[in-house]
Amino acid sequence: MKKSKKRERFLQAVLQLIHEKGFKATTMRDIAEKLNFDVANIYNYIDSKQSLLEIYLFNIQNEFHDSIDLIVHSSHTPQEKLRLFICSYLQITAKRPLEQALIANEWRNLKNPKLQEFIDRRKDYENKLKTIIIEGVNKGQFRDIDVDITTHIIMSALRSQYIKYIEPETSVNTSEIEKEFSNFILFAIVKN
Amino acid sequence: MKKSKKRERFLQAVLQLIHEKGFKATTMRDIAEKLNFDVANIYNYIDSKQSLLEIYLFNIQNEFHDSIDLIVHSSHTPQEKLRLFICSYLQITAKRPLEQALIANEWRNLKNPKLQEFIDRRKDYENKLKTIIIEGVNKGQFRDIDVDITTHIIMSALRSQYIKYIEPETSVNTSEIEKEFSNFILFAIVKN
DNA sequence: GTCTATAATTCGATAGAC
DNA sequence: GTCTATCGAATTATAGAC
Repeated sequence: MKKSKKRERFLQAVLQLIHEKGFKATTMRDIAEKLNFDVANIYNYIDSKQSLLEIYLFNIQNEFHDSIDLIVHSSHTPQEKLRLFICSYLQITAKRPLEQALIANEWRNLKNPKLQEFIDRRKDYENKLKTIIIEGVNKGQFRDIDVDITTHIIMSALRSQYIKYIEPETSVNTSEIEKEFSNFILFAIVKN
Repeated sequence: MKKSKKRERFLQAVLQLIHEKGFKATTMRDIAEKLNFDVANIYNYIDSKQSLLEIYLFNIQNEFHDSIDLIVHSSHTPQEKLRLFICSYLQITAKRPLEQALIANEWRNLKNPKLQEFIDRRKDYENKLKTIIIEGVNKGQFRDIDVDITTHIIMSALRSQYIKYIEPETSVNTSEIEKEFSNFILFAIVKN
């Protein structure tokens, strides 16, 4: 499947549609109508409806992995790593809020083996965050928190932030969200 | 639609199925197969597939509202209210994790006007939490935090906790989660 | 309450002409 | 790449006998 400007425009238009209607509720006919051509033409760009979801989800999942890998392997302190992690996560979200919405809402519509692959990769990702938190606890810089519960709280909150960038009711300030969010988490975790 | 033990068993079995497969992916045939009778019999218990989702979602949404109303109108301090709010939310989640999963994942499948009704009620609910936080900030007991962002973080994290009660990998301790979660939030928000 | 049968629609996907 | 035409399957829901 070749990469072209036209295909990129196709994918962006469909992404918007899937976000609005939901993946299962979005029909090939909906897609064709939005792009002003016939259903049969869709298959010039993609192999199947399922492949659409896979393209979006694995692309952004890879971007998140690349980002956290850099931070985990850096030489910052645990609390610096944690702040960097939060800010970079929110920056990716700000850049691609619709893909992040799919990460939050539509991944369940993947089918095996892609579904399992996605879940495994996500588990990997959470484990990377856990290593940061464990390091902070072991070095005595973080409170004696439950690592699993803490990781889950942080990831749950992060994954839902996309809505702030899609529906900017109050002309959202990106760096303001980063500051508020990371302060919230660091106050919750870091000693004193 | 009469209430009966049999109907309750029906609704519980279907709830489990919807959680596993997703609402849109769960067909009337799936439901009939699970309950060992024919598709036509389903309509002895419910009016339509849509009405199923409405039953689950509005029932548990009402339960959450009743719970927070008691707390908001109590005479506790803001931080006591916040801790009570978190614990009572998690207790309802522990009691009905599958319904809470629908609140988190399937509400988008409602259709208007029920969809709008659900969204409005949820907005109401978040505003009730906001009043608690605003009270704490105004009384100088909470840090000078952004109320919108803080509310969103807390609600996002709470809504995802159901998974801890559905997949109890590590023989989950309910009160342990309540303690860890509320400590996390209070450390993040309360001064000193 | 349970069944058989089926209506009425919608779905993803393809064949083949241009 | 775009179109017309359509296939085959799956969907929710109902009618009516037992």
